[in-house]
Amino acid sequence: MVQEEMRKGPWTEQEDVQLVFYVKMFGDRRWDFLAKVSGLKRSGKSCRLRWVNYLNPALKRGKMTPQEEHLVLQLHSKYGNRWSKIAGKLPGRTDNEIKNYWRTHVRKQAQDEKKKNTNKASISPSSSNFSNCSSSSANSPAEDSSTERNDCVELLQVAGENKIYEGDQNMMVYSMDEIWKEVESTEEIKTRNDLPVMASTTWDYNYCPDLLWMSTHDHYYFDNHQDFSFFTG
DNA sequence: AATGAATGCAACCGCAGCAGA
DNA sequence: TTCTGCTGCGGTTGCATTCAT
Repeated sequence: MVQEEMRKGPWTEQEDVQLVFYVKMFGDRRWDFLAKVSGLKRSGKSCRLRWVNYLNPALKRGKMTPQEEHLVLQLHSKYGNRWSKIAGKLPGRTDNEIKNYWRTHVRKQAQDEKKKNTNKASISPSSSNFSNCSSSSANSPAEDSSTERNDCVELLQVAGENKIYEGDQNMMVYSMDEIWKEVESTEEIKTRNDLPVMASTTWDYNYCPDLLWMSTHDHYYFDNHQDFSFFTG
């Protein structure tokens, strides 16, 4: 039997819209099923990943704030590489995002250490912010969700922020309802073969989420100055 | 201005855990 | 109880962009 070939690589705008549409219809579970009924030539896994890491309107965009960075460091020392756990404490951030951030951070740290060591070759290895993190990561303590939440609030307060997330006004996130309304209004999505297929979609969505809904066919353009709600946790 | 290196991020892969048959 | 399929997680890779020379 010839199995239908799965698409891989970057998602196109049309695929995104299609996925959002079907997630609205069937919910963000049953990804295999969703992948099939949507007609997307993607695996359920791939659909889930795209949704979780990118399309989910609850996601924040843009650079991590210093408060978030601080929190990541603290949480990593508590949980180790359990990124999903850490992400759970950072509303609007994904495990992938945090993982990437951490890698970058550790890399920088390593480079700094290297520089230091080349400058002062005789100095013993310093205890970096992270030196104790990995050691404590192996055995995560028993967890009580309410105390964990309090921990996070504390950490953010320590970092100089009193609210979990109301912060950065630039970090706007669309409400799912708004997006879905628009998707609904484009009823025959599956038949929209006239949409241009973008060669790459990864580009500016990161920094300009409204572009997700903007195409040369401004059918998908959302005016972000209208009704979109900010993410308030 | 050109180009090579560094960085950031999206996406894939493999595995483990869980739930339902 | 065992099997099977699905979901979620962590690690890794590859590509696009940015930076430095």
